Amino acid sequence: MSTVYEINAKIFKAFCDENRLRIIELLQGGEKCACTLQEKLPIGQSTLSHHMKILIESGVVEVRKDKKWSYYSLSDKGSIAATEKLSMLLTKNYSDQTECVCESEA
Amino acid sequence: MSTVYEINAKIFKAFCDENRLRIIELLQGGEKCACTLQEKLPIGQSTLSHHMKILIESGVVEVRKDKKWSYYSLSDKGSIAATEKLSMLLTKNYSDQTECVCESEA
DNA sequence: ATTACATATTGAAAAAAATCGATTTGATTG
DNA sequence: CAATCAAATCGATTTTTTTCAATATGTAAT
Repeated sequence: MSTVYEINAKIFKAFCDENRLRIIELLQGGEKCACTLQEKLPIGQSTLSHHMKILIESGVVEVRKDKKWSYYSLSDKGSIAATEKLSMLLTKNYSDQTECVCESEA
Repeated sequence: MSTVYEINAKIFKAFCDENRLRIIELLQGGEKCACTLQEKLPIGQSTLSHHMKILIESGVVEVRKDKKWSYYSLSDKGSIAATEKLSMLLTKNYSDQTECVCESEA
């Protein structure tokens, strides 16, 4: 079983590794194959593959396979979803106006 | 020395832990003191303190100290900054239209 | 079918992060 | 100024994540 917190934390994990941020930045310029990403990053092949998996599972990156190669690109849908999710998370809603218990002890 | 990738990864790390997401959600309803957060979370005092430090350093949470207590709240400025940063990161800009090298080998 | 190459998976090691209990700091009260 | 209480820091442990080398898988070319 997964809580909504676990699910969302997993999505945001896409953005909390230095190398994944580099990858995303490279994808801003359009679709890139693994070998192009590889040569611009200071990591091994299996590590890149691991990061791509995390990015794809978070929904912000899509993969297209053609012949021997994998082409990665930013997903509009996933990108919007992640941004909206963060925006919602950080939006105040005042549904819970609970006062601090410690106030009364002051 | 810190790269922009390290700096941004640190900011987004605020959102990739389950308990920090819970804390942020609690703060949506307005300012909360540490003791209120404490009683709603399945973590110890020192762990909460650790998470609050990370949230504050990422800029999305502010702290106000009064008497013995610390009151935490979402920072409008920091929230907007983080959301904008993510939005920018996921926006295509096509400044780099590099073709894949492997294309030519096909 | 064998070879070659791109990517994924596996298993292990290293690094980073989360957690806790104990202690310290800092402010408040008696 | 001693006692109290909230929050921060410290030190150690556990858990998670990152990384790599080796191997497996899947596709294409000979």
